[in-house]
This record gives sequence, C-alpha cells and structure tokens, in this order.
Amino acid sequence: MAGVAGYVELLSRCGEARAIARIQGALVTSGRIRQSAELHDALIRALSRSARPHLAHPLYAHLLRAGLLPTPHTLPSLLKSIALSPAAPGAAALAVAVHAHAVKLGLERFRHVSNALILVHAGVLGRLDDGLLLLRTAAAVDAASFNTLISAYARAGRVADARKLFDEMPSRNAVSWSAIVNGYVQAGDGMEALEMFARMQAEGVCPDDTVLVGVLAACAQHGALEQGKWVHGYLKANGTMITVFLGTALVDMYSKCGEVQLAMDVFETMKDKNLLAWTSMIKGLAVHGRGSEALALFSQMESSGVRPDDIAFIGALSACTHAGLVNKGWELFDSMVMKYGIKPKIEHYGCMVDLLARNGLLEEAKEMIQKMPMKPDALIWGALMAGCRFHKNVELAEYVGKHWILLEPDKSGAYVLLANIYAASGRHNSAREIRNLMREKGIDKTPGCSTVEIKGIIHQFIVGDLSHPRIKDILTKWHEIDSRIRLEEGYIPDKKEVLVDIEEEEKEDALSRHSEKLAIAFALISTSDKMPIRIVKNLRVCHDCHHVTKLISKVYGREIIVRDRTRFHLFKDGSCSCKDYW
DNA sequence: CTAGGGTTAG
Repeated sequence: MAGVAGYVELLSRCGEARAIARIQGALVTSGRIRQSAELHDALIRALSRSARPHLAHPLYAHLLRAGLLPTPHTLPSLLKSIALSPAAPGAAALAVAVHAHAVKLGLERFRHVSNALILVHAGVLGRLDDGLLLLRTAAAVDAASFNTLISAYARAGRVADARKLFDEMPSRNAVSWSAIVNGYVQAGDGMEALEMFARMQAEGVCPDDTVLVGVLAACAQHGALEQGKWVHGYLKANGTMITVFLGTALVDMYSKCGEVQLAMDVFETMKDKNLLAWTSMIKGLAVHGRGSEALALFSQMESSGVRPDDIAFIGALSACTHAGLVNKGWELFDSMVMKYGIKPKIEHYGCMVDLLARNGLLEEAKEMIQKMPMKPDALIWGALMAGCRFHKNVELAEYVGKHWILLEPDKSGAYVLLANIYAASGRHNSAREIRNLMREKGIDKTPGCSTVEIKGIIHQFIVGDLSHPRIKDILTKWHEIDSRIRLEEGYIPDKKEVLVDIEEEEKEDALSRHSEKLAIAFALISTSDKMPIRIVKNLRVCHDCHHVTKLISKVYGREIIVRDRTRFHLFKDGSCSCKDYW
C-alpha cells in the first residue's frame, strides 16, 4: 500500500475524473483519507482540474467533519472548482461558506486565496462590487483577477466599469486586452473594440486567438470587410490553426460583410464543425436570400449527427422567410416539435408569423398569433405589420397598430410603420393624425444611419446630417446621380413614405438626404471604378432608396451590397437579390 | 499552483 506522499504524487499527475474516483475509493475504504488534510487537498486539486470539477465540492465538508484544517492550497483549488461548475447544486452557498472560513483563518488576503475569491464573486456569486472590494484590499493582486473582473463587468453590461479597471491595472497582458476588446464587442460597441485593438498593436502586444475572435465579431458588427480580411490574412501568414471559434467568427464576419462565398470557403475547410459553426453558416446563407442552400446545409448538419437546437431552427426558419418557402417552414416547425421535442419559443412563432405575413397569408399569420401560447411581443406585431405594409392591408394594419402601440407606447416603431402604411395608401389625414400623436407624446423616429468602409476606415452618415468634411462634394455627386438616373432610367422620387408635413420639393430634398444615399454618393467619389460598394444600415431600406440603389447599380455599373436591419441586398445591373421583397 | 479572455440569436 502506497503512503500518503505516493497518493499525493499520483493525484497531482492525474487529470481524469474516473481514475481520480478510483483512487478516492481506495482512500475511503482504507480509512486513510480521514487522517490527512494533504490527501483532501490533493483530491480537490485533481478534481478541480478534471472534467467534473463539481465532484470536489463535497470533499470540503468531509475535510471539516474529519476535524482537519485546509492546507494553503485547498481553498484556491476548491474555489476554482466552484467557479468551474457554477450550476452545481449548492455551489453559491459553498462559495460563501468557504469565504467565511477563509476570513476566520485569516487567509483571505493571501494572493492565491484572494484571487480565487475574486473569481467566485465575479462568477457564481455575481457580486461584482464585492469582488472589486476584495481586489482593492488584497495584499497582492494578479493580473488574472483584474482580467476576471473586467470581463465580468463587461458581461454584466457595465463596460465603463470594466474600462476603468483596465485603465488602472498596473500591467496589462494579452488576456487583459482580449477581455476589454470582447467586452466592447459584447456591448455592441465594435468601433471602440477596434480602436482598443489598434492600441494593443501599437503597444506591441501580440494578438492571440481570443482577441482576434473579438476583432472579427467587431468587424462583423460594422461590416468592416477590409479589417476582417486583414485578420484572416494575419492568421494565414502565421499559419495559425483555424479553431472552431476562429472559423465560426470568420464565417460570421464574412457573411455579415456580404461575402457569403468567402464564408462558405472558410466553412468548408473547417474540420470539426460544431452546432454554432453550422448555425452561423446557415444564418449567413439565409440573410443573403439563399434559402434553399441554407436548408440543404441544415439537413447536411442533421445527417452529420449534429443535433439542432432552438437557435439552429431560428436560422432554418428565417431561411424559409427570406426565400419565401412557406411549406418548408411548416415542415421544419413540425419537425422541431415532433422530431426534436423542442418547445417553440416566441422567436419561432415570430419566424412563422414573418414567413406567413410576407407571403401574403395575413389571416393565417393573425391566426398563429391568436393561437400561440404566449402573449405577442413587439417583434411579433412588427412582423405582421411589415406584411400588412407589403401587401397593402390597411385594415389589419390598424388592428396590429392598436395592439403594438399599447405594448410600446413610447417607441417609434408602431407609429412610423402605421403612418407609412396610411401615407402609402393615400390616407393622408390618418397619417397626419399619427404624426401629431407622436409629436404630442414626444416620440422621435429613430434616425437612419448608414456606414461605409473606404480603405479600411468606416464613415458614418446620419439622415439629414451634413457634417461630413466632404459634404459639398457628396451633394454635388448626388445631383449628378439624380439627374443621370432621371434621364437614363426615368427615375421619379417616391415621396409616399416621407413622414413630414412639407412642400413637395422639400420632400424630395428629405429623401435625397437619406443616409444610404449620402453613403453611396460618398463611396462613388472615393473609390475606384470596379470596387463593389458596401453599406451597413441600422433600419430597413425605404422604397425610394431601394429603387434608387437599383438604378445606380445599373447606370454606374457597380455592385452595391446593403446590409439592412434584417437582411442583405445585392444590387447588380438594376435589380436586387431580395427580388424586391424585404 | 500558471490561470485569466472567446464564436451563433426573429
């Protein structure tokens, strides 16, 4: 029989949960474990590193019951195992107990203990400010604790607090940089993320996988294709292995930058594809209107043994929506419930309502809303309302508007769409009433905002905003575009959806200052002839802009790729990949 | 007790 030292040595090298369990069994039957804190410590450490860290939790109570004192290594290891298995029953309570014990033993200010305590406060306990207090009072703090707290604050939506910590930490490493970059990405501030990444490089810190995943996500947010390609080139140049994380991030970046083919190229070279990888490729094809290819991929995923989850079904259903495949949509919805036992969430009903409404099956869509087991939310009403607009059903739009406004009285969405529908159908008085209602309530329409990347720099245009340094040239270019498309293509501005009570010529002016028109005019004066133009927009494209963009693509012989709120439009030779259906 | 940071979403 091996001595204590032998067991400790054995455990320290052991990483497999089953082997550890065997050793533990031997120690329990021989009664040896009750005599040694060191053995408890070795077991806890080994388990905390194994695939089933929660098995370490009961050992702590066992240690105390045996009347033994934890060794200086026990507490950090145990806390780590708690941090790794936050969902285990009693994990939070145990963390609190261990904290109290550490205080009693006077150990809480020691480096490894305080770092581990910060880890559980930021994680299982979700008490970030207590974690921060620990960090401030600890005798010595690792960069790791800063990093943990930075990402915890960012995850909690408190990027500003994360940034404060980042700025004050004495020495930053690659992990700190990726924590803050990914923090900004999470907060939806890709711009700031890219800026931080630039600073990271300026300071000579070598970027690793994790930060590049974040950078790619930031590029995806902004449609920053050039920068995204740079990352891909960097990976290739360094011969970096494309992990599932990196591959998925690349796929997502390329599809959100309008380059589905490049996304496919990356996807096909990925060796092990997990659910996330499949899902992002399926979604990528879906938003580009390539529904049947997306659905083919979905069945390929199923036959490769990857089980779709609720989000994968959202991808597949939205593929049906963008491609107008109503029957296939029903089929998928049924297979989700019957074959996979996934309970449809409101998102899935939303997809179905969208699918039905877009295809003119407005009554069926309405019925779906009435039959679904949960209360409809704003997105559900929005989907049906968009269908009403497309199929010019004013009556149903009024019904939808009533419900939607009740749900979101302070947001502009319902008012704007309803007023648009009234205006388009010639009911100007009703449209005016809605506008007055908005004015009384002080509701502002979300301003349209478009960005365009020129030589790696992102330029932003907001509707009616004339503050761009080259605005004079942009407006001159717009006049040229305007007269060319009038002359060559017979363009007449479509003023039906202009919501302001102004003179007709002013309406044309208002239209001409829509953000994507400014962005396209700017792109035309700043890029060489054959380059496709890529625009990212925060709202849906209006009818007039959609029409104008088609004409520009023909007259100027340019491909224009517009990513709007819900999908991609590829304008080429006077027509659009969405088949005028968006 | 060598970590600490990460990808999809109507």
